Amino acid sequence: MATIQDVARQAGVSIATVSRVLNNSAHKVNLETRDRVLKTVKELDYRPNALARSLQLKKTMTIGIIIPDISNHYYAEIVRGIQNVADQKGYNIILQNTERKPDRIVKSIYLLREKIVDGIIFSGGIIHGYEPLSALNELKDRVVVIGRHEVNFPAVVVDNIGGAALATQHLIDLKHTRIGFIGGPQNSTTGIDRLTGYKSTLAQNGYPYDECLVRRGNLTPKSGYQAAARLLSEKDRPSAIFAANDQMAFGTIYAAREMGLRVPEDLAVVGFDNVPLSSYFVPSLSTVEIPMNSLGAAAMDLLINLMANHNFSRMKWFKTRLIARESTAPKKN
Amino acid sequence: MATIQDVARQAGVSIATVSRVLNNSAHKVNLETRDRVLKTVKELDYRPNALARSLQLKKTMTIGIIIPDISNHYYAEIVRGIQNVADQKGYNIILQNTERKPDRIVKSIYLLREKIVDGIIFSGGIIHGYEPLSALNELKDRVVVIGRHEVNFPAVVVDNIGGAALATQHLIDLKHTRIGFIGGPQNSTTGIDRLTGYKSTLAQNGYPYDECLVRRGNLTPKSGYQAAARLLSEKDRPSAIFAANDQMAFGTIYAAREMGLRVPEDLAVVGFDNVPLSSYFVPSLSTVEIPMNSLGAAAMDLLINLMANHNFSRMKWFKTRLIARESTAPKKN
DNA sequence: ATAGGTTGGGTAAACGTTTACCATCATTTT
DNA sequence: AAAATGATGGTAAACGTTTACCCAACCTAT
Repeated sequence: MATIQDVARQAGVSIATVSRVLNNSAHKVNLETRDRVLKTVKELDYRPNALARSLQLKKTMTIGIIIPDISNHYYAEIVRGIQNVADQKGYNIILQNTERKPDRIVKSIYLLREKIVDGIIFSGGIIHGYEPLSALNELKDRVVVIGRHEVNFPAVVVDNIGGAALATQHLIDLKHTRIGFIGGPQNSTTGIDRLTGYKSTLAQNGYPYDECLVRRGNLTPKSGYQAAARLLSEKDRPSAIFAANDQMAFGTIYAAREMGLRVPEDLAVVGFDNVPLSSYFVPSLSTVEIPMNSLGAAAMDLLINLMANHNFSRMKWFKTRLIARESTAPKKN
Repeated sequence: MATIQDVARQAGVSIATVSRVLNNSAHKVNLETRDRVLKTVKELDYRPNALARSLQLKKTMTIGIIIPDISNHYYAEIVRGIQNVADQKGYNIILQNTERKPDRIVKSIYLLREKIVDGIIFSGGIIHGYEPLSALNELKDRVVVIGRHEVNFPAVVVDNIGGAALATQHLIDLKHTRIGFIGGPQNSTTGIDRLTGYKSTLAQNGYPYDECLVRRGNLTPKSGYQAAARLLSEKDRPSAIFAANDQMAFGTIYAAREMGLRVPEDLAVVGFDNVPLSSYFVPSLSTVEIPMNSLGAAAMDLLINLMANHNFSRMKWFKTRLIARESTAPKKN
């Protein structure tokens, strides 16, 4: 591949001149020379070596993203949101998929640090004060987290508690008294918050919190199916289930049908995330919408701002919205 | 951040020695000195600057992935497959999401070239001989494509034609005579191949190919819903529909139900991809399984081999498998 | 004792950029 | 006419590594 040397030689100028032309330097260069350089660049199909450039400038125009699971629609959308604004601003991204494994999280952080990313967006899905996160400290001032992690970085946060409250209240309003909950992984703040919202709404309405009505899944339809199957075979089964994400809600509906229960007549179901499929499931799924794409975009905006100014608004909150569909259609009288 | 200079100074050795220790160089270094260096490295939390290292070695241990849509489960799984083996072999990845836009594809290729990736895995979802792909030529010998693109690179390919044939034949075996098809974007080889498999199977069984039975979607549930709605409101509506991916099949089932048709009694439906949800949809979806994860892994293996040896097996094929579920349950007699 | 190896370590070039600094002319200004 | 200014372009240092090459000291076998 051609280097700046090659261009300089062929155009009969010094490498400094070539560099000046290519970077629209304030240092003037004769129009004629300029054209000659540009022509040569085109001829040789020259593209600057970003490695050398970054080494010199101490800036890579690359940011790292750390997420648990790219095949989860929730994270996929976040990444899209990030990439959209990254593209616009000339940044590109290195993606790290951790599968929630602590060693992979740490490895990712170190890797990104070595690769000299300008900044990192971390959406870990892990518990507060989690040890591995300390590896991020070296990068202070260049890290944005998505979701609530009790670490001292600027953050973009979804009101998961409020969203879960919305869902739970919705079921209560429909006169359900025994409401089951299928949560996510126990070490994820998202999971914890959604459980919190569920609990506190029960309390607010004067309902007891019954451990027997709570199960945990790993966010897949299968785990939702399994949890629901257990929940529904209890002697005093719930008349409604709130699942911590849509995928598990789908599994729940499947389980209900398998047991001969009709949704929503015999069992009301609410999910969380509003994945594109939720409105086309049979029956369509009531759920809580999160503006995931905006979430990613906001994180990237925040990061860019942070890297440029080093002063920033510490947090940006995103509200959720309940979308009622067939899976919680009111009982006909 | 500490540099190799800092370590050398503090350990009282030259940078050459530090480098030797860190790279387990064949050039021997005294055990005592070695320990001293290692201790200093730990103290300073030194990590080599990958930029400088790569510049020197002309090797970045980074590969680029170009895909159309990360939020599509199909591609998400491919990425996971790639990342798994990449992790094992010490490579990391830069992800480019093109959304099938030609300008973004070209931009991505140039970007990756500048960033000096060691290799590229391209899964474009675009038509044969497509112009922008010529930008990849500069990277000859370091590119693997996923899917059939008529370009001269080693490839990992899924037998989409065979898979579509499997699905179509399945419906024919169930005595369906009017079988609808909902295809994908017209400029994707995947879409073209699945249509080809459908057509040729019809022909083999002596059925006519009826344009009226073919619609196109963009792989989302919504587009499947819309296409199916049109298809099912024709005067002589099909008794079965084969959708080019599961998402559109879901939309199809929703449309059928909305029109008062039961699945599978009034309409049989087959999808393609076997996304995790397909077995938990209501009714569960018959579909064609692709080993997506293995596909990604194979692509990465191929690329690593390619970069190391420059000789390679030009293609690796993956077979598909039909999974019959409720959405095509045979009519009860 | 001496040639020849082995061990351990340092020096400096190279990777491909950007840019501070200097040099040369031509043009203005006083 | 001397001096200052502006336009244009080159030289070389610097970014942080790796490694070829050189060198010193010590062994070992004649």
